[in-house]
Amino acid sequence: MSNRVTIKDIAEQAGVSPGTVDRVLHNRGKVSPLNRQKVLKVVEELGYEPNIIASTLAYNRTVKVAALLPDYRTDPYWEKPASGMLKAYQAVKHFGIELTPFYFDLFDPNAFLQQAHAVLQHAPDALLMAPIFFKEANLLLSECQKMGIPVVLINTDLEHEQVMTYIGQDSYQSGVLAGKLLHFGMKEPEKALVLNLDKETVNAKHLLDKEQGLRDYFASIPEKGFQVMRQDFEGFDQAPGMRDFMLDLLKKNGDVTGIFVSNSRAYKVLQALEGHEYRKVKIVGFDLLPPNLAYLNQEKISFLINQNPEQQGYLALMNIVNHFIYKRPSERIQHLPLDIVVTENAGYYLQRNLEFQMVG
Amino acid sequence: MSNRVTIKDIAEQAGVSPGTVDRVLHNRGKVSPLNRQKVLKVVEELGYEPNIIASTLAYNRTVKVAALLPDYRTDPYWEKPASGMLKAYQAVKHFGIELTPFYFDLFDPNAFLQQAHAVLQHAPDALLMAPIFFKEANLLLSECQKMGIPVVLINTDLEHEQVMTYIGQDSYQSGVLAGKLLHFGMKEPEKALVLNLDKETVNAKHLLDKEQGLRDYFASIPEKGFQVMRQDFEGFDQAPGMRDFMLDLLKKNGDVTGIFVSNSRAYKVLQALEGHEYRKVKIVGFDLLPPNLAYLNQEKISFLINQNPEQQGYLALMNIVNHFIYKRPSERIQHLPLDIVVTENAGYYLQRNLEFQMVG
DNA sequence: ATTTTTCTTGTGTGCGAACACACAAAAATA
DNA sequence: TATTTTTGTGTGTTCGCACACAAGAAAAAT
Repeated sequence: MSNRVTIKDIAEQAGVSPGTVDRVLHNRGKVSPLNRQKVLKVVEELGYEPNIIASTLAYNRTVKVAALLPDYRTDPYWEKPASGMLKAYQAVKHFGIELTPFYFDLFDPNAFLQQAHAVLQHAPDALLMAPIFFKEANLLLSECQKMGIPVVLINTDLEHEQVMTYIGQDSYQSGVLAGKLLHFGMKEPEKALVLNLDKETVNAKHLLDKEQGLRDYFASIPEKGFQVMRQDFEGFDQAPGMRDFMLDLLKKNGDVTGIFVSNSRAYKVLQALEGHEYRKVKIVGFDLLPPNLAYLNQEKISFLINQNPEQQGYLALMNIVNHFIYKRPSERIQHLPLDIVVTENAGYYLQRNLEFQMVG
Repeated sequence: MSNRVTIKDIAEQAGVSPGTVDRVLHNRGKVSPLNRQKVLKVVEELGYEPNIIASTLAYNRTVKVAALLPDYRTDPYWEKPASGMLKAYQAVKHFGIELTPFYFDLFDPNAFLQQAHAVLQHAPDALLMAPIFFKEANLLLSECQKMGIPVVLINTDLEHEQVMTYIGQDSYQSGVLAGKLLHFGMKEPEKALVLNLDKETVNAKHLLDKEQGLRDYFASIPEKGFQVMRQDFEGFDQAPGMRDFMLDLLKKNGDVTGIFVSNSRAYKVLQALEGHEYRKVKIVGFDLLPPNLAYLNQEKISFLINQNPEQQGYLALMNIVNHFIYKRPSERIQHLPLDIVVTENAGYYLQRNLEFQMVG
């Protein structure tokens, strides 16, 4: 292993036993000040760095990680964070990581609570979660605090002591970006619509931030005279209702020429309008779901903003590994890039190979 | 380590010794057909997966990796691949990877040759290279072939048997994307300029591909009547010459409203024009170098296309690790995403944390 | 002065896999 | 039949580190 410095080397150089070196390095047991001094000096001189491989092997312990995510059968978006997480797991399982996923219905707070109990039952060493339901997630966080379980959040951040890391997008900035992208497509003094297709969840804050970002973007170019309006609609799951809502919306607001769909459901807008006569509007949405991509390729969606959902799941688990295996602190907030996706560059974001990425 | 299956487990189950299991798993030594059978059956049943950690430790070997890259003091772009590579190295050095970088002057084929000799002298197990000079790079590749050294290329692909993997952008597609981006900014029937600020290197093919991509994009919307022209200029390093060239170019081609700078030197165009009166044109360029970003923020550059240079260096080394440590085949061509960067999302591409990414 | 306690240190074992070595039994040769 | 050679197998050591244990030396208590 070439010039790699080992504990044994240090022991020899310092004239002590490997055991003593070990005690110094780990600050455990009693070591005489003199020997501690000698060891530290040699460590410094030789530039010793512990061999993580050997260390991991010798620790011979298991880190139990629980993941609490929405079931992607209730919403296609959630397939991506789950898949990223599983890829990360493949990469690190040899490090003694054990991952147990718990899935819940995206629209059912009780399902969340039920799975939260299962998580606690499982007594994990760390938790990876998407805190869809504000109140319920906070309950779980408090339990984690009692049990000393660090938590990594994805998708939505919560203010709680027990949260080690948040990984996700910067909602406000994504709204700003959406403003810029709509601006490209709109003619000058017209109106932009922020369309929230969501049920009441913790996302409410998200959506407000996005809206604010978009409004601030247009406010930064007041000379162009853009206007912004907002609409919320929860019934996006029923095709007829959605269709009527959209047709009515477009008819009543003839000056709206750009729509910003504030989550991954832009395709719902276009599915609703499929087969109907309607005025052409620019649409900016989120996430590379297959139906979104199909409409992007048909130029019915102008831009999609990719918030790297797969990377979110991936990095979430990697941060846990980083904490437990490498014992390195994690950044509290990790915003992922907001990729601007058009037909011409969509392919690369789909086949991006996470297989190669891991902890340092 | 919970339910992890070890060689010992298999040996017991199959009623043989660990040594025999080892021989079966590695196809080495002699094993009776009967025992081989028994072992394979148990391996299958228990779903044995070797512990990479223990394996790596036991191998106790060193993989010498040489890297042959342009010296970033001769061109700022090359700082990024080098930095990505070094980050990957930090992540994998514990796996017994030894990295020795060799840098050469981007504009001097002899410097390349000289360092190529140094590389061969060093007798590495693998080579990571940016084949800037076509002929010289091919010579080196042939030497590598003789010595059985697999090569990973970044930035530019070459057709050669010894090339294990190419990691970089899809030049043609980046041209197509540039076309689309210029189109956003230009008024309809005007002229786009492809500007090549490069000296003669292996990049020639690159530049042609990019140009072709852009031309094909505009050809795909013939009804809009765009025209495309090209200019090459090697003297971009001398400020006065560059200035005269640009002023002259803009004066003589009044119908040019969009410029596509085909490499990372878009900032050279704007530096040359700094302090001079000139007609406003839309500019699309490559790469998030500090001066490019400054002009992007001033809205003097409309879009930058990020070709993930840091990721290139990172993945290149990771592919080598994948080959030697994990013994998994690598994809021959790995195109990285073409990120569309505007002021509103530039930040995220700069602080992107590779620290967390590694081999699986 | 002797016992007990505390401090300090070295030795030894295990983690899981890779590989060298020794030594049977079987086959080939004499 | 005796002896070499080949085949097949188990045992033992190593990688670098973590941690348990024992044991000698010094300090404190009796």
